[in-house]
Amino acid sequence: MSWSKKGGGESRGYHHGNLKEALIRAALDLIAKKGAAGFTFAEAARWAGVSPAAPYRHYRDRDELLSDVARRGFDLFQAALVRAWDDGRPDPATAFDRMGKAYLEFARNEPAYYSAMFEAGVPLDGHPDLRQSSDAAFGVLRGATEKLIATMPAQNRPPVMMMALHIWALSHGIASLFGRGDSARRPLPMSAEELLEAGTLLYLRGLGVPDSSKTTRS
Amino acid sequence: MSWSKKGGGESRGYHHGNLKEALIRAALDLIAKKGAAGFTFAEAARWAGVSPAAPYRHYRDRDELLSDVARRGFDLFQAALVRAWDDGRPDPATAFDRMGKAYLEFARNEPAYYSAMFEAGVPLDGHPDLRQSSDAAFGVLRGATEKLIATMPAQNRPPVMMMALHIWALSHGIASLFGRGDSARRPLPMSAEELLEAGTLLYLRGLGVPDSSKTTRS
DNA sequence: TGTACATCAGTGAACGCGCGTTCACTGATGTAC
DNA sequence: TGTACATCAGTGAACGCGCGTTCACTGATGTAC
Repeated sequence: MSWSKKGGGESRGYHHGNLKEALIRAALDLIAKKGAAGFTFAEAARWAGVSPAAPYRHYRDRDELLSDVARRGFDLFQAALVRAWDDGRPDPATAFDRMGKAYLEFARNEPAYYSAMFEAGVPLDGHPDLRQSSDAAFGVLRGATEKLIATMPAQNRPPVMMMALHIWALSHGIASLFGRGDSARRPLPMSAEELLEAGTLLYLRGLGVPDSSKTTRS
Repeated sequence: MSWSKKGGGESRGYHHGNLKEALIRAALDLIAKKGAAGFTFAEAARWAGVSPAAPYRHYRDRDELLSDVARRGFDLFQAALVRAWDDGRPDPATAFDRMGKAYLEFARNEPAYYSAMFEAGVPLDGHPDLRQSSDAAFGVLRGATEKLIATMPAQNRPPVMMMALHIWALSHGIASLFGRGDSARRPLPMSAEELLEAGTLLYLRGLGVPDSSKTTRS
């Protein structure tokens, strides 16, 4: 019966003990259920089992909570991309492809985070740490692009930034339009993953990259 | 002093005369100002200079109004794409490029419509006319893609649908991430238009299309 | 080890507000004859 | 052309509701000595 104060998650005292995390989770659940629009400070408090005044101890207002959700989302997103990229192993082309799949996987498995990050209209200005997390996530994509470009023949290498933005836009476009369980989803002749893979492959071929995936993978 | 009943827009009688259009405009203004989330039925009524009960004569609820905005957006969008495509004149490659610019132009000039169409979470299911308008707009892109593919060498022509989806996703991705006046906009090394044009060009080159734009245009 | 005290993180009651929605109503418009 | 009547498209008052926010408060925790 020794309840550790912050351990089990079943602490039932006067103090919640982990309210900040609970509010984040509540926000995610509510966003997933009703969209980023239909999520209120009061309901998050209720969902966390706490009085409506309690959240004010941790966040100034609803927007600050939402922005914190977005920031954490970018951090998780970055971690997922880093993990998928895996420092370009076994080769940049394979790793790049894997990173693209991780992008879509994140959007699909974490629609609430994705929504807070890209669709909730949280302004990057005025939230320096949010911008930093966002930039860091994009930085992973940019770094990977740089490594991939380095494997290309030295003549006609494209600008890193341009290529990274192209890949990002294509991934985001596919994720937004087709990649989620929304009712807005449209029927597709192929999966979002296949669509992104084929698109990237064609784009790379346009850059003069020989099709390497056929030789390095079965 | 002959006020035509529906003409001037200054009809001040008991009947508004054009409330439906006024509500649409109000919704667009409010969406532009505060995002699709922060737009209420009551405020639209107030903005249109009418009692809060009046909108119920035209729309069942807020969602139906929003969905109508989205539908009209898709219709305008379709018209803009048709106009830009111009039946593939003077040649499909040039017209295709022009259509891409029209895509971004629409997203930039009509952010409220674009938001209602793609970000407000209006479900396509249960709104058959909305879906129809949406499909019609995509149909323009699909048709143009088909014509463009027809100019390619008969061997290794890509599937029309796949290519149309790639172009759509790239356009939408660029428009969402960089193409608008939002505060969420990020600094870019090139304009959204240039980014889309370059991306499309590289993609087409990957498909084996020779660079035609250099020869047909200055 | 115990006690006093400061601080932290919650309570719960209260408030004003705007929204969504309903209701009986009424002024304006259209139409039959 | 005028009159009676049906219908349309609005009014405005009212309601219940949930949200955001404040306030004095209080139980729990941490710390100085």
